[in-house]
Amino acid sequence: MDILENLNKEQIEAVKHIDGPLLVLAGAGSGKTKVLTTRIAYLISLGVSPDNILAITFTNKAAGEMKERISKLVGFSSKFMQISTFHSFGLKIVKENYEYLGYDKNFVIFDADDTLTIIKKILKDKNLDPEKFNPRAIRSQISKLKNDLIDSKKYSSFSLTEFEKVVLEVYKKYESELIKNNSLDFDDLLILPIKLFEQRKDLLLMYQERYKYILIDEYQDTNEAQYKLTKLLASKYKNICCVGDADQAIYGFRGANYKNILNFESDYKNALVIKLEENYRSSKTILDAANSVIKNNKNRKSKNLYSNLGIGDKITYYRANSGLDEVKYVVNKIKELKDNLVSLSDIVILYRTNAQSRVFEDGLMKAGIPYKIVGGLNFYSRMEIKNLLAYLRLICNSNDNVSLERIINVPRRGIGTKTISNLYDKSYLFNVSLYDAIDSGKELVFKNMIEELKSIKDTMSLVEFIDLVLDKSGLRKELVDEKTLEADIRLENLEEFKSVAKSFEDEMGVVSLDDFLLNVSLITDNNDFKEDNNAVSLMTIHAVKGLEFDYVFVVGLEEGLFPHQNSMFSEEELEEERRLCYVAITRCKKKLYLSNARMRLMYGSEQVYPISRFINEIDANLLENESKVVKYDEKNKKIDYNDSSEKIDVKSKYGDDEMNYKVGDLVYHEVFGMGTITNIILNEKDPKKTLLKIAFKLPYGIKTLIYSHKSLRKV
DNA sequence: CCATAATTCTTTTTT
DNA sequence: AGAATTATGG
Repeated sequence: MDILENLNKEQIEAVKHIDGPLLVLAGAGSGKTKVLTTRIAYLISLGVSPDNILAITFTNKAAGEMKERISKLVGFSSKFMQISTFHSFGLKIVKENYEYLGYDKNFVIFDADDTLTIIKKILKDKNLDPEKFNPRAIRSQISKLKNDLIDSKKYSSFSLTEFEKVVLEVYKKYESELIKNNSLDFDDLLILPIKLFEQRKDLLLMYQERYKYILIDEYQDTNEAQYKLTKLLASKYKNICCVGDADQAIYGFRGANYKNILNFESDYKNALVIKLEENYRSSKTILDAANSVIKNNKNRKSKNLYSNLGIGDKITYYRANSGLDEVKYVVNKIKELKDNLVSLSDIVILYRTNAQSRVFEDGLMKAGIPYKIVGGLNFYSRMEIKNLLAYLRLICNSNDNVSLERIINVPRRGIGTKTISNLYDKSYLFNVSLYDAIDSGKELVFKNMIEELKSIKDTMSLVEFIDLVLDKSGLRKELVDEKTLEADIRLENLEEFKSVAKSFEDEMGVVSLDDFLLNVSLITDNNDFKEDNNAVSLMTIHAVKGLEFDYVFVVGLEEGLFPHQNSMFSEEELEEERRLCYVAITRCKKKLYLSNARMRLMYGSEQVYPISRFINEIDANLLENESKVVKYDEKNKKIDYNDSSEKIDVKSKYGDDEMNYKVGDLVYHEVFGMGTITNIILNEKDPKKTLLKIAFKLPYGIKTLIYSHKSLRKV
């Protein structure tokens, strides 16, 4: 059969094992997407109906790519197959059963911003100090609980600390607020289907019959809720194929449990396990580097990933003097590649945190090199887009208090805090939404405008309607009148949003506003709609998972940044950072560039970080060091960096016997506990007043302390 | 109520 | 450093 052409023995075995559970342990670059797509094509060639297939991927991008590849293989559109992320799939189930789940037809999805707004409001209502109880921390705790399938009722039976008691109190209110607003959060998209299936065996059976063949990608990154959902669906036919690699588990912070992959065989009796160990992506040098890093993880099953693609180029390493110097280096290298006719779309810059993208954007822009940022601060979180979306959501769902409060005075209509607080009082008194509480004043004018839009929304196309909303609301006029460059950009973004709506309409046929809104909430990346083929990609390492590039730059390899300082306290988290590094390296097909900076500007001040341990874990003979040897004078300061340890050693500089701290050292503080030194601020005049910046565990965070403080000691 | 000034975060990673 | 939130005075 020709769809099996170009597959190796193990891959073919994985494709052909149709009946019963199958676990594919697929090392990086071993062709797992190929296996998944071919497997689906194979199922169809055997006569399995496309709508009996459910394939779950990790990102929308991966889902799109898979659909495309399958269409090519089977020769017809893949739109009859359910290929999506867990969350999109969950949304589909919720949409089909909203009534039973207790929601109104026009429910909306609240994003992270919206949920944060709700949590802040709850804290305020309960007179809880947000300084003491960080709303973000509460949000992430609630999210974690939800993904562990612990609702507030269950949580109340736990023994709780003071903070957790507050979380519980907020959690209870949060649950009821979401329902009151006729809204779901992201986590509900996983939880509600589970709830549905547990309560309604008849419906579960129906879905089990519908999805007889289940494929799950990136199984190592499934959390408890996703695991449960999968298990419920697969429990009847057990035709489940999970693909994953424990070395690439990088979502532990979100509750993912890579042990799901280790437990597969005990979860599914008679499971077949197939290992894919030949890497078809990277040169031997790159693979050796990846292996030499990952082997430092103690909690790991060793495996034997190999490549037959030849030695390839050495890995280039550059230690810059500053963050800007690092940018300059990377930009110059990219220019060189471009001159050698390398397509920009084959180049990616990878970083640990989104905040790092900015300097690279700047540098590329100045150099006139086109680039695109994948993920990050996304399109939909821009103010003008959020405002427009809030209008659209309120039009669909008048219970949405969050959206109403956001836009009732945007543009300015002279409706202020007092009016809103009156509305809240009224809404509590009569137990109605803010919207329904409106009955007079300027706010009634607003309400009438929304009512008018409501009544005509179904008489025209999506794009026409959005245009109308922009006009009637005054959003467009406000920006046009502003006549600033910034306002022009915002207007452009609104146009861009319209074209997103247009392509959505074109792709899906006629769609309702409700449908559009639900789908928009799950799109995190505008690039899903726009392919830019001649641009360097910039993204976090988390975002690059599953992708590959010829030329890969991994930047910011410094202790404290990568591995991130928040991860340096626990062995577990540190190992996750190392897996992240493994993922970064294994994206590369041809040439890998690693870099860092001796010093960089962060939070508006200079930070000095030592070389990342991951660099030191790579076999030195795989690296080609392009760092400049630096010995220079600047403002009477002699800096000698040509030192292998490169740690600032205060003792050697000042001959102070008591002081012997280095960046990266672990210290113990009587109040804050264990911490890591992230920066040493030397006091030239009075060495006794040298300050240490130390990262302590939350809730303490980064503290600046005088080194000689009596409660501080080295460990 | 709103414009401006002052202050206080922000940075881990995401569907 | 820059954004975002809050305080102040008109």
